[in-house]
Amino acid sequence: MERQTRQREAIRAAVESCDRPLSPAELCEAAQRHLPGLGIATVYRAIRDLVASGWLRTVEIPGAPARYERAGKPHHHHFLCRICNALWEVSGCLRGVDALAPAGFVTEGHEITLYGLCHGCRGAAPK
Amino acid sequence: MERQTRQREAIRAAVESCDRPLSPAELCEAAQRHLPGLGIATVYRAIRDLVASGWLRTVEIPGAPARYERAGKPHHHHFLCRICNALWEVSGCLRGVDALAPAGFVTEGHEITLYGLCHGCRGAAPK
DNA sequence: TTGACCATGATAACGCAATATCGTTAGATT
DNA sequence: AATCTAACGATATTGCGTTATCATGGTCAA
Repeated sequence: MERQTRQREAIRAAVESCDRPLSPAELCEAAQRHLPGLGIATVYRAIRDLVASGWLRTVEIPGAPARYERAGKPHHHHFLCRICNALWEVSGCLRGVDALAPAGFVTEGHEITLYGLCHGCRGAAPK
Repeated sequence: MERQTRQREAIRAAVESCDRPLSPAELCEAAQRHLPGLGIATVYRAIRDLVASGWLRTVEIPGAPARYERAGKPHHHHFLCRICNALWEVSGCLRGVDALAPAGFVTEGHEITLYGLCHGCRGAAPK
């Protein structure tokens, strides 16, 4: 049985008030703004339970730790900023993605990740 | 200066004779078929040097260690089999991928990864 | 209010990929 | 052939994300 605690409430609130997927460390930092002292282990435990209950969704990205976003959103993809490492939401998808698979393969899902500079880092970007 | 050794030759040959990107462990295993006793550290060293020289390319995938493929191939993507964990090459791409980014973002590249069952695992698949 | 017990925070431990160390082997150069 | 030294193999070490441990504190049902 899951108890209602200030910590878990702060973590859920942080997820809902943010429009992009957060890493465990980012989520901890965000929740700490409302609840200083919150430990990283508590964040990991909450993530585990919230994913198991279907409230949170894991977003895997190449070459970086997983991020987490509210489950139940419509199908979409993500944009990883190479400067600030924030993962942004990208609405929509493309037709025919799953059909790229070779003949005889069974496609069960796909992931599209864009790389580049987010709006905020666009100006102060090296190169 | 780089010396020509049987080890590096076996590693390069393993890359060229395989039509899909290999992880360091897979690459070690493949090269060991022609050169038993080859150590994993040697494989990592060769990968580092071959990537630095532009001969090899790193393929990052979500939730799995990086794979490596011959550099210089035309733009393409990959398919990860959830059973055997092999990463397969997928030829071609889709128009408009980079344009998915939100307004004000600068897209520098993208990665598309398909998930499912490869040809060999299609039959013996659970579920 | 009490008490059972789940959650917390600090930190140690883990798993795994990747790198560093070090004595030895073997290309390359003379 | 002698020499130099990059590369090798075995293995220890690192780095980092995540999980386990455990004493303490907070929650909630009775």
